[in-house]
Amino acid sequence: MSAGTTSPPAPHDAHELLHRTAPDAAVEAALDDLRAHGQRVTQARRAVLEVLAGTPDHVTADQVVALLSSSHPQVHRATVYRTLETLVEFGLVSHMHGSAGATLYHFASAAEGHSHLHAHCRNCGRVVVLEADVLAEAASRSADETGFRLEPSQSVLVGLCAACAASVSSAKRG
Amino acid sequence: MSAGTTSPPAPHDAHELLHRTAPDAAVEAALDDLRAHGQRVTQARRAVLEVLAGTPDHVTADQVVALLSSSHPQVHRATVYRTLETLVEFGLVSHMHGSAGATLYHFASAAEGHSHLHAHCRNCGRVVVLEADVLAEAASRSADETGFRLEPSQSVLVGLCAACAASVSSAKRG
DNA sequence: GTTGTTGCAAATTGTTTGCACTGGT
DNA sequence: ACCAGTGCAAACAATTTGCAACAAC
Repeated sequence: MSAGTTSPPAPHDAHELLHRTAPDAAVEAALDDLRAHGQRVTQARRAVLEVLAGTPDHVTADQVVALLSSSHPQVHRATVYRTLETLVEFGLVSHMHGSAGATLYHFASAAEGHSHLHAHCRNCGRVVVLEADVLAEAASRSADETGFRLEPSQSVLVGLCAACAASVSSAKRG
Repeated sequence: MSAGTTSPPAPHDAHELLHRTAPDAAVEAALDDLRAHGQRVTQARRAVLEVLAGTPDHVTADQVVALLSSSHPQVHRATVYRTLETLVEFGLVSHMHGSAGATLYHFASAAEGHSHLHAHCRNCGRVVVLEADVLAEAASRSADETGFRLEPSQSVLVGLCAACAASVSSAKRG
């Protein structure tokens, strides 16, 4: 079941219903995983995971706080940061550092063994998810030429998404 | 807060002797380029360019301020930021956003047409420069599969440098 | 009950901005 | 002389930290 390889570049089509597993189940699995590692399952952690599991997009810590403020107003900003750090540490959430501003987080279902990588549109800021193996050749070349062991899932590719590439090139023609 | 160096870039015995041109000449060329674009050649801009041209490493804005504080103490931090922004805008300096902390800048000799890309070691923070074409195949695959037009020179690959890959595999650290 | 977690506010870090002034052309 | 560019301090945004109260085990 390949999840959507890309987030929709078009802002008008926001209905993304591609979640193969129910978010709740994924959250429970993540919490289980957390507990298996000797971590406590707290209200804040569950809440943060629920938010992330319920959002197809990549969100900032601040956005998590905002989304939480309606359902769980007592969860503090600092707690969100600490929780996200913990979740990332156990691989339940992955994060990426955009070219500007805040770090972006998103739910990483532990069941999926295959990792993906992030491409960041420098024009509209949208994050496009690519298969990790687009960097396979780059990884071997890098290791070969410089000894640098590239980790695709940690890397952020920068460029223009399809929509922006089109609009920029048309704008250039003037 | 003194101008003490926060964390100096990890000293390494790398064999990076890529600078064939005298830094001075490169700086003059860059300033020429700047002037050609209707920009003024100021003391601050020359100073910043000299620092960057004289450093093989990637440095933060703050490190530039620190390096400048000895020779040009009057150049203010804000000016450094504005200057770097300008220099990046005209392609005389390139910048990268590391996985954490501050933006890293380095001199981009305008004479060299070929662009390179940055690989960031997540362990020691060292920046390794790779040839841009290690991402050539990734770029075409990305464009092909998702329409995302990848710009190698803007992208930051993350992983482990040769030294860290060796030490991490031998001694696992939390 | 013990200890990991949280909530809070305040500190830190990295970067930007408004404004008066100065230096480059 | 004119205006882009600078110096300054203060705003700003993102994130972190110390500590007391608290909830999960």
